[in-house]
Amino acid sequence: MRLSKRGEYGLRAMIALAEPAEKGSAPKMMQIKEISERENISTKFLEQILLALKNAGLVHSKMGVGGGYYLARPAKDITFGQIFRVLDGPVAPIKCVSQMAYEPCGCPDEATCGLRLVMGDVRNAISDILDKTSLADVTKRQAAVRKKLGIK
Amino acid sequence: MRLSKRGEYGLRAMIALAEPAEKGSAPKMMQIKEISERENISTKFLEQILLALKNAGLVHSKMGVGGGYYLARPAKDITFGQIFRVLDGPVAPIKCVSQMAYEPCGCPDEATCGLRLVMGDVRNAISDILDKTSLADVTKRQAAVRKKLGIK
DNA sequence: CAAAAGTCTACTTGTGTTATAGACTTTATA
DNA sequence: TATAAAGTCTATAACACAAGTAGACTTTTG
Repeated sequence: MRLSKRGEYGLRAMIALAEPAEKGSAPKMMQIKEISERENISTKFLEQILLALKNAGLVHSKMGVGGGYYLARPAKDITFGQIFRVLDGPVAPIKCVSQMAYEPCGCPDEATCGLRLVMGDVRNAISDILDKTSLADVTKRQAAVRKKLGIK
Repeated sequence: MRLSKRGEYGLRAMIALAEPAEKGSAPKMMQIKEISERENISTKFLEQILLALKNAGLVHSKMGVGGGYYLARPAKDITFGQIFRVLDGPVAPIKCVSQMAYEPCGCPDEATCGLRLVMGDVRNAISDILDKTSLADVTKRQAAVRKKLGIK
């Protein structure tokens, strides 16, 4: 049940873009290099990932001197599920329980397939979290943890 | 978040072994071929999978004429989590939230890492299901569904 | 026009998944 | 006790995919 590096880096980048955006409400712009250095990600690889997120409409960008990336919408309106699906595809562990990319899995009878029953539960549990957690939710949680640990 | 074919086939096979075992309490023995034909799995591939499950102590086998595989314990004492981990490894989407195979993931501060917070929730949600669902639970659910659909 | 930034496509490289092959061991039973 | 039916074990092939690298191109600012 692994998250790919692509997905990991993309989520980290989006969190980075969301983090300081909560203070001022102006969307914060960051450059690829800035993110890649901070998160220790190959610049070239991150480039592709950000491009995919851009083409999916989750971030916008500005070209040229002083350019960079910024969230396309307020952090509270972007969920982990949206980001994940762009970078790693469907959430479901097996195609026959996927909402976004259903395909029959070849069992004799789907309705009574034991594996399908359980994997359906798993899919729902995962998407329950991913689709209900926004970038804003996470920056809030981060702030709460920091406070609890004594500001920092 | 994909379940591998290896994991899929292994889980299907275990469910097959558990299914009729509920009637009589004698553990049902099935041959590789029997399972592979019923579930449409390459016999040779399934062989390896069953062997792994055997070495992990989840099934026992009998060699020679009239041999086959059977569950090592009652179906209620074998969980999806146990089977999954043998065949597909840790449940956690990212190493730094794994209970069974922890490794640092390289973020500057684990305690306040936003990705880790969310993926920790995901891990818990998955293992909550997988570790609390036994093979017996599933055969029961299957029976309930069948009844609801008009016996069959 | 030069430099700084993002865009786009292709390629490489390594690793893992999904098998397939074949020789070997154990057991029942004719 | 030979034979056939079963599981055991290890190697390797074929392929796909992930992860990363490269480089040429476009846009924007000063």
